[in-house]
Amino acid sequence: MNDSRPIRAKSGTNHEGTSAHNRRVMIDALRINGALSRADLARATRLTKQTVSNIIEELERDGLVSSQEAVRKGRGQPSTPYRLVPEGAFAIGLQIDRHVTRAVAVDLVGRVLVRAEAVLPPGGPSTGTKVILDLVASVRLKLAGIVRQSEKRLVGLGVAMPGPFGIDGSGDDPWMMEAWQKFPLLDTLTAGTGLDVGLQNDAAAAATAERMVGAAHGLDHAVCLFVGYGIGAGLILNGELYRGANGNAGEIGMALLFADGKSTPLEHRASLASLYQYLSADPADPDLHAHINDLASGGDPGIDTWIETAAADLRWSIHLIETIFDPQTVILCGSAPEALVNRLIAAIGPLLPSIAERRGRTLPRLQSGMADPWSVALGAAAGPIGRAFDPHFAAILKDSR
Amino acid sequence: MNDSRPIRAKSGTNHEGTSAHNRRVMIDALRINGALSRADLARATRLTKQTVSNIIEELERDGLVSSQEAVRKGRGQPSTPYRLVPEGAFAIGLQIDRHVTRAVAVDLVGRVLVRAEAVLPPGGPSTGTKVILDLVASVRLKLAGIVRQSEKRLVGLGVAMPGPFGIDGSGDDPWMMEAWQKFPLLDTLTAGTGLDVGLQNDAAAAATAERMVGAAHGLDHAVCLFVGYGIGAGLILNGELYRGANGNAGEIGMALLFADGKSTPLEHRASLASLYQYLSADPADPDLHAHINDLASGGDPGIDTWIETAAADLRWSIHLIETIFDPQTVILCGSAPEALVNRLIAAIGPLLPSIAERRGRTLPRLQSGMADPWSVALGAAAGPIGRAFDPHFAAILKDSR
DNA sequence: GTAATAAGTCAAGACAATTGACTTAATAAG
DNA sequence: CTTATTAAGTCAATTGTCTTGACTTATTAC
Repeated sequence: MNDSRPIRAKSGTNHEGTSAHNRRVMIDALRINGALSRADLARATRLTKQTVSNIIEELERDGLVSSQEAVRKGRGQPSTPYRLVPEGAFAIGLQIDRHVTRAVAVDLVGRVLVRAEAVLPPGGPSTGTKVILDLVASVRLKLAGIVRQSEKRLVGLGVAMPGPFGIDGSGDDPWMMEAWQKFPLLDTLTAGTGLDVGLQNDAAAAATAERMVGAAHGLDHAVCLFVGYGIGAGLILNGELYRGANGNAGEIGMALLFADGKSTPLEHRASLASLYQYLSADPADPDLHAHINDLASGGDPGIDTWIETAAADLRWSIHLIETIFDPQTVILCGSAPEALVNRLIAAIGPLLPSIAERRGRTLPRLQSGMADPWSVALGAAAGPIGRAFDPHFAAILKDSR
Repeated sequence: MNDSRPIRAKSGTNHEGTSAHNRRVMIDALRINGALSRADLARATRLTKQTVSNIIEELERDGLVSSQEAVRKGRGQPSTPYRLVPEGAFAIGLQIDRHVTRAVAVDLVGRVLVRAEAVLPPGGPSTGTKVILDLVASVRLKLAGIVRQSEKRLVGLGVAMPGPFGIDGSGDDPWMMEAWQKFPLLDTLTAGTGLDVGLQNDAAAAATAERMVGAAHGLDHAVCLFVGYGIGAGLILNGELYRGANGNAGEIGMALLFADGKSTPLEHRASLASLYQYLSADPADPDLHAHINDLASGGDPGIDTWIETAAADLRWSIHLIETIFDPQTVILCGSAPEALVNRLIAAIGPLLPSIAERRGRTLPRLQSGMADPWSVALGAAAGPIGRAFDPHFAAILKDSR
């Protein structure tokens, strides 16, 4: 036992873990169901009325919930519904992309209160760090101008950027983010902002956003297929974002497809990068987004071939996701122009047969999610909010924080 | 609020949830690390010495742990290590396959104490139910002959059979298990045995077995690629088996591959079923397993082509699994003859490039797991043991049971 | 031989959920 | 209009579980 081999074990828990969990469960219930009375909460969470009363009182004191007007419904004393107070907490979300960086301030219910973006100069972290820190600072300042005491209610800074993380570069992408991926970003941002900083890849951030305010709201098993400059999948499994052993789960852009005797990564076939190449467009062109939106909505025949090819690959990807994950639904989202996403969804149907074809489905197999340049930053911000307020296993354990 | 819409919420927890979790954490720590002293456990779980002492005392009273001889190690009072008592709990595992059914009795540490198998007559549940119930009864009887009071320590019956569950049959497999998949098996077995019954597909059971006593022992992120009559993946994510929304996660046999302009399910290319067809063999032949083992170990050229094709598909499947799940390792296991699994592993290498190629890996990307006809039944039994003793989120909540 | 170190126990205390009786406020029934 | 019934919510005491800090025991290092 003196053999220095570290002992591995899960952490235990105690009263505080219990209490923290029950607080989170209340907040989660209000987020999913809207306003609920204490009696409703007691029934739904299987806690006693008294326990719920105590917790709600505490949450109200902390400014996280507030009572609404009493509701009469049949016999008995009218109930007093409680709702989440949007101003109860805020988080900053930061998206680092190839040419731009975006930052948002988001409140407890997922509303975006402040948005700001900046051009990211070439040169990676050496020049970009200052831009990013300035952008975050400006968003915090604007937020403070809108809401009193916002800084006290700031639970963290969430960062989203393309993955994968921790891999030696494949080096075949001229717009690769390798310099950023290797940079000690978390430490730098923690030091530069004083906030609790978390990192996700952009597909994961999109999924986090969909879970907080989008098509995955209240779902425990959903996969978001994210079409951006690259392509990735954000995995909501058992009600939580799944990260894998190294934070790279869902990086399906690097999945190899075999066709015509050669192998191609999926993201060379179905991603904005592939479209840019197909169109011989300059990814750094600021008007490109609008231009592609026009092309896609105008029914330009030049883009149709690409849409057909990409849709075929996406159709197969969805089939594979359904087969592997058995989710409640698949959500197609992206930082691609909305018209393009809509064209893709139209071109994907009908879906391939899979185990997802079951009687008694209530959700469609494929749904469209957000296709908004700001959704990744929103999802980045949703990360710290979820960490702070959503019920999850790790939050109960003693070593959580 | 009167609108009958059910309120959805996670369940709260209380003292008993805390206590139950901490007990499970102790057992888990002893399972992963071997014998540990109370002080070791306190450090590893971040609980106090006193708490650990109380829990260990209770576990010892319950016959789940026992003390070993004191160990001197440097200054200070010698420590008393505690270990799991194998006879502390038992579970019955039942595998229902196409032609046979197997049942085992397994103890707390995953040792198989009793095994029994029976031929499953054609006709599905109408004739098979009695065979199964008799088999389970005989295993329980034999176990009771070996261990006193075994019935009191029986935590449940785990069942494993090919999936997917709840799907209207594709009907293209002459050996399909559709009649079993539609049969109210859980209710029948619960009524017929009086035990707590759980169900997994066979790949999930294989993964559960690997996690308890095999290559995934102590790992939190591992995927078992299971080659049997069909092919499936058992997913260990965040330390737990992932089931998906409908219990069908990992059923990759139905994944469609596109090649030469047509689509084929993976299990028509890399599974024993495909090999049987390739060899024009009768799946019901009881000597087939040994025969194929001979073919594979003898280097029969007739089987080489199939191995090459299957290995290529498995190589790609592993690549895809690594890309999607970012696991610590992938484990190839199966109910296929061991020589065949070894040939396949040899033919799979070298692996395709993926994000799993990272510096500082300690585990191999691909490992071989159990290739034993009994491993699925063992995994089936490991299900109830895990449910009863492993730490997991659901076990903390008030509605767990 | 004595100090230092580590394992483990004892008894009191703190924390958070539970229990059961009670209060309040509404509707339904006579 | 009065009374019974129902449901929301509170009060005060209790319970279960972990924590705290002092203490005991057993061993090695100096």
